[in-house]
Amino acid sequence: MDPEIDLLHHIKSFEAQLEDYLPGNSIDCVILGYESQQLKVLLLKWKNDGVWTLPGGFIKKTEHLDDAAQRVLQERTGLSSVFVKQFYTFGSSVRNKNPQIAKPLYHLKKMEELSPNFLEWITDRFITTGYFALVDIKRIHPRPDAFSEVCEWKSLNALPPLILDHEEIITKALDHLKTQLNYLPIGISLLPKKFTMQDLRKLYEAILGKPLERSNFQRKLLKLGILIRHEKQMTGAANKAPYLYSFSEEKYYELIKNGIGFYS
Amino acid sequence: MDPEIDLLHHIKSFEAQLEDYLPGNSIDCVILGYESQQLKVLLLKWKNDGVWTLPGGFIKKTEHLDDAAQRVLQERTGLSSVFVKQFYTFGSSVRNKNPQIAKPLYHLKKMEELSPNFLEWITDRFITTGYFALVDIKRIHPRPDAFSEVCEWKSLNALPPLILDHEEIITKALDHLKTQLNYLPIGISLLPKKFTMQDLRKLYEAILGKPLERSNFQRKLLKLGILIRHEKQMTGAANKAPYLYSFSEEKYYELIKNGIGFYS
DNA sequence: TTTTATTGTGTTAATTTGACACAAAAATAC
DNA sequence: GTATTTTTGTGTCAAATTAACACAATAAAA
Repeated sequence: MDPEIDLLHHIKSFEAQLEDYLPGNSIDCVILGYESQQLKVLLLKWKNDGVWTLPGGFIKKTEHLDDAAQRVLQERTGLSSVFVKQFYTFGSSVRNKNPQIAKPLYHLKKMEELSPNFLEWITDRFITTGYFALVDIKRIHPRPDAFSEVCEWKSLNALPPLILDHEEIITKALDHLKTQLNYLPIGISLLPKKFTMQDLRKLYEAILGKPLERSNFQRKLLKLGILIRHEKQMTGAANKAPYLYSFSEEKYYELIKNGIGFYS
Repeated sequence: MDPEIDLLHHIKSFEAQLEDYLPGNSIDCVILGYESQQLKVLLLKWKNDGVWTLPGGFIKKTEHLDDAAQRVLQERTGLSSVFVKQFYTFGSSVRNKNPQIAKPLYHLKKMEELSPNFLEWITDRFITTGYFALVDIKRIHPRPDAFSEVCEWKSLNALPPLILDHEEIITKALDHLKTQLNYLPIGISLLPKKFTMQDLRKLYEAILGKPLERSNFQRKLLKLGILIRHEKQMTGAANKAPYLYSFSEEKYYELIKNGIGFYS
C-alpha cells in the first residue's frame, strides 16, 4: 500500500474522532532512558517530512490528564506499564503559531481531503502538559506508531532539531530530575532489578553530569537502608567481582514519604 | 444599584468577551501569606451564594499561561507585582462535573438572560493550572473583585468549605512549598525586607509544621552566606534586642542556582 | 605465578549536627 | 539606682557525617 495513503488514512481516522478530544490541550512525554552510562530520550520521527518530536498526543474529554499521558505514550510508542509523572505545563501563546506542527500535514499530497476545521484544530494554540519517566532501555521496547517513521533513543548531547519547543520541554524535564535527585533516591525503575554499585553511581553521575567519589557514594547510599545486597556478579573481567544490589521497595517508598534534604 | 443586577452586569460583560478566552482551561492561584506566625491562604467568597474559592480565572487566547496567572490574580484580588510560580496542573475529568462551579450562576434570578452557550462554556470540564506565591500579609492589600463579596486571608487549619477540588489544590501547593524548603532558602518575598532571625525561624516552623532548635537554626542559615546583618532592633520588649537581617539578593540567587541538598 | 583492574572496607581529619549552657542586653519592677 | 525578667548571640562538646585517600581482597588475564 502507498505509505502516504496509509498515513492519510490514519490522520483521517483521528479526524473522525475529533469530537472526543479536548481542543487546545495536549500531552508530551519525556521518556528518559539509560544505557551505556548515558541518558537518552525517546523521540519519534514523523513520516513524510522527518521532523523529530516527543511522543505526544491529545486528551479525551472524559479522561484524566494522567490517564491521557499513559494512553498517549502507549499509542505512540507501544510502551505500557511505564509510570509517567507530570512535571510542568507549557503555556506560551506562540507555541503553535509556529507552522511546524502542521508541516507533516501540509506535505501530504492529499491534504485537501482534510477538513479546514481539522486543520484549524490541529494548528491552533495548544497548552501542553509535560510528563516524564525514567526507564531501563534494555527492558522496554518502543516501536513507532502509524504516524511515525521511527521511534528511537537519542543521546541528550546530540539531539536532532526538534519541533516547536520540545527541546525546552526536555530541558525542563532534566531540571526536574536533578532537583528530584536532591531529595529522593532514584533508580528503582531505571536500572535492572539487580545492579552493581557502579551501575547506580554511573546513573547518578549521568544525571548530575559530574563524577562522584566511589567509596563515599557507596557508603552514602547504603546508609539510606533501601538497598538489599545479593550474590556477587562474576563479570568475566580481570578484577574483583562486585556485589549485586536491589532496591527494597518497602524501604524505598517509606523513605520517599519522609524525604531527605536540607530541611525535611 | 441592586447588587444582583450589578453582578449580572459583570457576568454578562465577561460573556460578551468569551471569544477572547481559551475554553476548558483555567488558572487557580494559591497565595500563601504569613502573619502572626501563621500561614494563611487568600480566598474569595462568591457574591450571591457565598461559596469560597481560590482566586482563579481564564486564559486569553493570545496570552502566555504565566501572564494569565498574573493578570487573573490582579483582576480578582487587586494584587499586582506578586510573582506567582506554576506548581501543578489538575486534570481530573470530573473536576467540573460537580455543579458547584455554576452554583453562583444558577442562583442568579436573572440567569435566563445568560446564553446557553455561555452556561455550557462555564460548566464544561476545565483543566486548571495552579500557581502559587508567598507573600507578606502586612505588605499587600487584596480586595475583592466585582464577582466576590469578600477577599480574605484564611488560616490553613480552619479552611471553610471550598468549591470543587480547591482544597486539594491548596494541599498540593503546600507540598510543593515544603519540598522547595528542602533545597532552597525561602523567605525573601515572605518577610519584610529586614527581619529578625526569629521571624525567619518562625516562618520555617510554620511551613514545616514543627519546631526547630533556635541556636542551631541561626547558625545553619547564617552559614549559607545569604544573610546580611544590620542594626539591632529595639523591640520595646524587656529583653536583649535582636539584630535585623536581610537577604543578599545576589548571593541568594547564586545559591538558588547551585542548590543545596542530598546531592546537587 | 605474577600482573592488572576493580571492589569492599578502613582510616583520618575536617565539617556538620543536635542538645544544652551561659553571659549580654533591653526593658520592667522595685 | 538595683534587681528581675526575658530573649538573644555565642560557646561547648559529643555524636554523626563528609571528603579524600589507603589498602587488602579477588577475579581473570598474562
